[in-house]
Amino acid sequence: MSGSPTIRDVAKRAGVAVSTASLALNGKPQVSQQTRLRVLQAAEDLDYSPHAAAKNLADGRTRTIGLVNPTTVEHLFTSSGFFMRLIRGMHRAATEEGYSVSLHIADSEEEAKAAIRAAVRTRSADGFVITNPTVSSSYLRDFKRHRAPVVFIGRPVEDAVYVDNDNVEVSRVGVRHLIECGHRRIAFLNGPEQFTFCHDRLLGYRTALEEAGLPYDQGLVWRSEQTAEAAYEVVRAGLAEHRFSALFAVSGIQAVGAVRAFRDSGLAVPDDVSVVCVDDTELTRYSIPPLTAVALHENWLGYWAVKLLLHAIKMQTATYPVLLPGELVIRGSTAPSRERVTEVSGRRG
Amino acid sequence: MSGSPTIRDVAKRAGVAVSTASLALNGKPQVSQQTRLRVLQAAEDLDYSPHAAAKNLADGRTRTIGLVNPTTVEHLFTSSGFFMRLIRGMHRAATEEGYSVSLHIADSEEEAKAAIRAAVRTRSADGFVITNPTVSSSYLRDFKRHRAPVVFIGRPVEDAVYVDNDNVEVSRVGVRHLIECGHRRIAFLNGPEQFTFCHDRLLGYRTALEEAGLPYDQGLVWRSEQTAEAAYEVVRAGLAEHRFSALFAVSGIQAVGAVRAFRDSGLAVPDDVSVVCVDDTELTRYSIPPLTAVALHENWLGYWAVKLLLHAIKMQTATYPVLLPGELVIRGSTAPSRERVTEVSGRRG
DNA sequence: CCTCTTTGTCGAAACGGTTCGACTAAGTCG
DNA sequence: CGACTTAGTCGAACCGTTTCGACAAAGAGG
Repeated sequence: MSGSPTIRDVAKRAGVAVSTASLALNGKPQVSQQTRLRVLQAAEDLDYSPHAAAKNLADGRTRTIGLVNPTTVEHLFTSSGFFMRLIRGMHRAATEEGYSVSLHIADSEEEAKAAIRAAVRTRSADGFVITNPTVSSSYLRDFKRHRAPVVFIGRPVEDAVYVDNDNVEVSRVGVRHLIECGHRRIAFLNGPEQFTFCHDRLLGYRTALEEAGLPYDQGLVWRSEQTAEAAYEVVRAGLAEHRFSALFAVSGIQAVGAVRAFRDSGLAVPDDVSVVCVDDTELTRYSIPPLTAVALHENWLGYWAVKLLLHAIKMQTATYPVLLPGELVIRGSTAPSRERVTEVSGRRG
Repeated sequence: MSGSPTIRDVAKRAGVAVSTASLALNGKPQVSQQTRLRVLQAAEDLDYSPHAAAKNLADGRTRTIGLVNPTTVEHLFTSSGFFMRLIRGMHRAATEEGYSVSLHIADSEEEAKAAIRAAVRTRSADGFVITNPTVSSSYLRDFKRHRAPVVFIGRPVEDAVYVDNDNVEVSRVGVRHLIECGHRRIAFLNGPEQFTFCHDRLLGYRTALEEAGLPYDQGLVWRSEQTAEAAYEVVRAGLAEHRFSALFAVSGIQAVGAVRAFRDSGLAVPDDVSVVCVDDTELTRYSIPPLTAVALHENWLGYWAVKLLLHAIKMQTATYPVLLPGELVIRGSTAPSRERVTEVSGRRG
């Protein structure tokens, strides 16, 4: 009488058994065209929609995926739009297949594990996407035990299905641009080593140098936390001890700090030193000068993570990692080297 | 045998009926201390946790709240950390009371309504938080029909429970700071009028002027989309026609455009013109000069939205709007007016 | 000592779906 | 025409919990 209509109401109105109504509503083949139509019409008339929890209970599928976000890279998630773009991509992939996304945010590793554990045990999601897999090992156990598929965003230290930017390529492309501008002594501003993306980007830097026949100088590889202030200090220190005409930074916020360090040292960007960084955000786009950057497509990261996850959920089988390319966006922080201008052939696309 | 333990397993192991086990596990008073302990111990032994969907089906509570985000203010949500901060606050409030958050993102008004409708009808959330209530009326109907409590983030055009920044106060505080710096002709760079926050901030601007006995000059109130480029154009145009020594912008990104316009017109910030904006983000903090801003606390917006929502869910009763104060953060874009320095008494907190 | 409450426990009936095995009425085949 | 498949439908069981009404035992009041 009062509440929403149930499948029983629909069945009654269509003059069929409940089971038949269920079959018809779910498009199962064994119902005759005629009954199917009657049932569908009845459902329409009653403005019926199935109760999510009841479905879940009956067939064991929650049609929900959990996004687990241990917020270890504070800056990345709270400041830039990274997270939002990720989420939008995830959400799109999920809705495409009738799934919804639920959140599990945690401020510490412990909290994240507790959240995951709870979610897995109450069977409130069919699978999980986990960002920031700095310490992935401990997670995996719980998932395996409960047969919950997992996809990581960002390459985890150990074997697991994941989606990530092709970080080697990302920095390779950026550094190559600098080389093509004629720079020969290129500093590399890295982030904390425990992140695989930092490791990979360093590799891309070395690769680019190697390909160009340039020497790899340990002294030009610096490391700082992912903040403008930390980057500033490191670059000031580097300036005092080394000569170079360009810098590649693994994050936009670090690049901002670097640019400030140059400015405070009386060096103009790009006239005296060129800068390329990863991530083309408002922060880098509207800094002065606008920074040439390798843009990442986080929405696609999220999208593919969910696609992979859903595949795993349905097929009960593991899948392969997916690597996404970055895209060089040439803005105002790079210029031909003044020291020695060689062929400059950067594709301005 | 195979699956996770159910409450039946727990009951059996504790030697009680299923119903008693349920009572004990949920801390209901009518179980004896002794049985309660036996049940709890059994649950512990079996590593039991209740099946979320089953609970939901039985008692009708999903213990989930839906976050609906019609992404109409593109910039706000995809670029700044706004959304992430909001989410973290929401998540915190939700987990505090054993709730989880599920996402419903939409790229258009229509899509958002469809998403909401589906969520409401499948009874997959106990209530909803809706951001960007530009066109709220159409939403409300669906919710009311299904008795789903809703809290808006941002003041909607029509009556409803909501949480918002105290936008009048936000700009009042910022403008007052400029006035205290001695500025008498202060331009106001507004956003699209259909947003209530723009309306309210303009009001705050007028209030501040009035309180200081300064005239309100229509010609100094400009309007642009929420992008740096749009702001740039509007400010260039304004510069050509009006004299002023300070500007208040309703968003950080617009302020960035304005600063650029000043620079390109040969005006130094803050020496020639002071700038204050709303929202103290990386973008404004690391621009040159760092912008004096009124910081908003989006995490608290999210937090209180959920608190209010949960209150409404539990008490079955409507609640009152909550307004959050902003906080003036003095950075490098404001300086005493050169024209006529009056008492400068800004609280540098 | 008998009745009336209180306390603790229990079985059974929801909640709203899906799925499985059984059944009937048509075809199909030889 | 009888035996065998097949298509379509149905009733019942099940998913894992909560909740309600019944009930026995114990304690209180007269």
